[in-house]
Amino acid sequence: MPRILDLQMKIRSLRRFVKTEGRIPTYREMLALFEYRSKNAVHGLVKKLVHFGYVRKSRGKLAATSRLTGVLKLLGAVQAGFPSPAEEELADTINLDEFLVERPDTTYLLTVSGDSMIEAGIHPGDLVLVEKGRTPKNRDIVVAQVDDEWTIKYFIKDSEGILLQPANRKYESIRPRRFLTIGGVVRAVIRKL
Amino acid sequence: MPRILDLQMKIRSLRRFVKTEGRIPTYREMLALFEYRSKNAVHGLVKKLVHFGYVRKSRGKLAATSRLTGVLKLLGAVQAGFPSPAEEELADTINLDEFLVERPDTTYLLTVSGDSMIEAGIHPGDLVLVEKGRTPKNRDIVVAQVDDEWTIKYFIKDSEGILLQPANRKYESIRPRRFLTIGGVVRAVIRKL
DNA sequence: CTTGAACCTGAACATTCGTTCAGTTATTGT
DNA sequence: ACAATAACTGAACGAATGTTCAGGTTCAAG
Repeated sequence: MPRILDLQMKIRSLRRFVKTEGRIPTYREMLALFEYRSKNAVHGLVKKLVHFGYVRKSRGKLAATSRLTGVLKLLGAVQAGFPSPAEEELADTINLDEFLVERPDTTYLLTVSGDSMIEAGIHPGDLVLVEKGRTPKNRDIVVAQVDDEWTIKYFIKDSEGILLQPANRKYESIRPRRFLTIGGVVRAVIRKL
Repeated sequence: MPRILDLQMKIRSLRRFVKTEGRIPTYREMLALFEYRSKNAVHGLVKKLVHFGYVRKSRGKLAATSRLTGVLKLLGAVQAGFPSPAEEELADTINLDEFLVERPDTTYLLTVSGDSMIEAGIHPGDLVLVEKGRTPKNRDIVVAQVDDEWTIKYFIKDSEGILLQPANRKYESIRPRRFLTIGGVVRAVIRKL
């Protein structure tokens, strides 16, 4: 019987449990899950899992790490292609939320309608991750209110003031007269295919 | 003292605990967290949290739901703009991983190098979410190996067979002679700004 | 075959868990 | 002001928790 593969299998069923139940199983539940007959066997396994960083202990209690909950294996560049199954299991797994969202309380997900930013690679139907309440820097992409309508534009500061510039030759830049409401700064673009 | 706001505050500190500790606090820990003096007070609060869907019970144990762990508030379209703080708290929170990844075991994250798909809005430096081991459908974007090099192309099936087509006029389509290795199908594109 | 290490069984243990109860305090509507 | 409802305190409870111990199995190396 293989040993390392065996551990991987156990990690998989652990992952499945955590995903469906929303929590780490108790030692008793792991008995059934890993087909042990003694809680001490579980104790040994947990020791290993802690050592490899799949779970950790927080005040005596078991806790999931991002290595366990993170579902995405982060690989290198496209050119490198895909790794062999052996390398595969060594890949770091990450959590997209943690990776993309800095301030959960003020970050929102909006659907893009319109093609005003299409030359910046933001298409209609794309999702944009918008962080509210931050003062935009020059050339940030922002969600702004112009004439009672919300749009996505480049935020540009020049000698005359502030300019909202689309990334589409069909549209013209807007120079807000008096009021300019900035909804937030676009931190990421997500397209589901 | 406000009531609903009070609950929101508690949910916030709960979120913070879950994020840093990787698990739901015990009732005793919630005593300190919510500044109660009786476990029964916690018991009542948990009842509420379950009712509102922030936590759930799995076999008697407390478990986190995506409403608690999901950090992103999903709003409508850009046109709708931003909601008032009152509406804000009602927004559904989602988990990007769950939203984007169907099959965690076979999904990878790659960095795009090269501009062969730039007209499809896939820029160098973007991340692509690639699902391995699926047979691509016509006009899917795939990661394929051509002449020992991995690239991203449209996968097109026509009368002559299979064609790998870039989304960039500067490059030409490739018709694989004998072998064609498909690394996977691109399911999502992510750009961090 | 023997030895040693890694892994496991099964039972015992103190500790901690979430729940429940009776009674008090705070908050709300009439 | 008063009653009704909700929310909380504090203590008690059995059940379940993770840990530990002594002893068994398995398996590969010498």
